[in-house]
Amino acid sequence: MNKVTDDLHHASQDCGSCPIRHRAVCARCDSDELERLEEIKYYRSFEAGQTVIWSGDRMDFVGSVVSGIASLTQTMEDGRTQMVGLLLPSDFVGRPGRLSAAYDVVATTDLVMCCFRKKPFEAMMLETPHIAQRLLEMTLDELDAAREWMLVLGRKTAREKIASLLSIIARRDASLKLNGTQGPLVFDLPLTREAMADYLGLTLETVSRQMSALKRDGVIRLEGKRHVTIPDFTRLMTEAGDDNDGGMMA
Amino acid sequence: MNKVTDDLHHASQDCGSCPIRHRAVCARCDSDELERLEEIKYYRSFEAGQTVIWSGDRMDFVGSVVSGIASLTQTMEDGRTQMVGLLLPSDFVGRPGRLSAAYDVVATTDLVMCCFRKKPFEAMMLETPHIAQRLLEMTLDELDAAREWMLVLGRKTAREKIASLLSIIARRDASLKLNGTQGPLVFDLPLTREAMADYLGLTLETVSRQMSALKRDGVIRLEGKRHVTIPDFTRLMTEAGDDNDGGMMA
DNA sequence: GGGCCTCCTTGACCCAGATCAAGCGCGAAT
DNA sequence: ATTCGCGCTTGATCTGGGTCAAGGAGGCCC
Repeated sequence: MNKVTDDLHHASQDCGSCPIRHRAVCARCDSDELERLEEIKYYRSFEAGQTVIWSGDRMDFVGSVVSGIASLTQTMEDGRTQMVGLLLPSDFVGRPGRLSAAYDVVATTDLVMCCFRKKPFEAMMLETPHIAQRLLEMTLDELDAAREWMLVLGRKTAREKIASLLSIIARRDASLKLNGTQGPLVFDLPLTREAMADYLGLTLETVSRQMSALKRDGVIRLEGKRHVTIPDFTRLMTEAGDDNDGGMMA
Repeated sequence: MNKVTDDLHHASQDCGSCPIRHRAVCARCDSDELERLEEIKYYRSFEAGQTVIWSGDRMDFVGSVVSGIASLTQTMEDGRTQMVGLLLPSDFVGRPGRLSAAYDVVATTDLVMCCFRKKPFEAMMLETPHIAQRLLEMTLDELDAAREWMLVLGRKTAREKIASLLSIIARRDASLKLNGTQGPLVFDLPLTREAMADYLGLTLETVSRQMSALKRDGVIRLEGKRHVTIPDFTRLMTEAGDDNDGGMMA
């Protein structure tokens, strides 16, 4: 069983045919809808580094991530880039109504997406209000996440930025694994230092320095470059400058 | 006729009862829906500086701005604040599903809002798919705008940030007035230097300095502190670092 | 094993923008 | 008319993070 097949197998267990989220999250799909969605869906896989969508491309599909990670980035003419969102498994991408994408979508790791051709998907959305409803809620969540990220970009120091990113990834990772948050959190960073820098509005050197500093101060432990252990999540949150509430992702 | 009455008059001309946008924008409301919306709507007015919603407040209404400007801001414990969006006339605020607001909404100028109690509005949304549809599109637009702003916050210089903000306000202002963009654009800044700084992730001193610099370099003209003339919009766009496309607001 | 990637770390220096501080302009209150 | 206060401007100085530069650590292919 190769990688892609394995992913599809995994997908059929976890995500079923629900276009919106894992079945566990979206319990409202009835079998008629699933059948109709089945007819218009297909899978696409990408290698790490491959571009899924160029900004300005005609978007003739919508879909959700089955496995792997993709990033949304905006680029200026002179090459400065800013990552504006992360797509983790179960995240949705694409929009009704507009033809062209506003930003690049790039596979950060090997990636499998579950896609739906746009026209039939839109038609279905008009007939089944709760899909539009669910999509609206997800989009509002992403909007909140994007706005929270604006606070990170606009007002936080480099150290706080790193801590914010780590806490978001850790939280998201923990929720995918359905662990509670008790005990030390352990995960692999899905991003290179450069990608982290692009997300945080920093340079990769600064990311590296601050990671070293957080390690030196015992806020995180690092094995190799990617494997992270967070002994005390509360401590990390304090470092991130959010002493109470948490953030989400897009 | 006092200010508020005048605003309501203006509203009934421009915005009708459409909860979503000005009638000109949303042509899909039929009279049945308008009548039902009429039953659940009410107006609220606020003075400049008043808080419309505290973050964490129970949100028992949704609504749109009739006149005036409000800002969405997030605040850290130590007082650092970041504006994460602007609400201009016709913009919608509030969300189905979630009870508490994620950020403060503060009236920047005197403000009139057209509100709908949440429960009946949600009920109506479930029955009339195209309202949910329209709301979804608007939310996606705001998401795109928020993400574009992330590029501004993360990667642009102070001068570029100021130019970006001015170009957004100018564009938005021009579209409200239904002017074309030919000829010099003239408008009043609806924000103090401090509010601009909060939006741009800068200090008010830097905002002031860069405004002076743009004035000195002939990119803008200033009469008093607020009245701005933009002789050459293309020039402003170049200063902002977006040489081709444009941004939107939330 | 050795060469050669790519990703990461660390150091030295510099500069854009923050911070601290002084003062201006103008409308409102007395 | 004077004073007050707020929003803004401008100057002087400081500093966090950018920039430039020099390696280090795996991983992979020959």
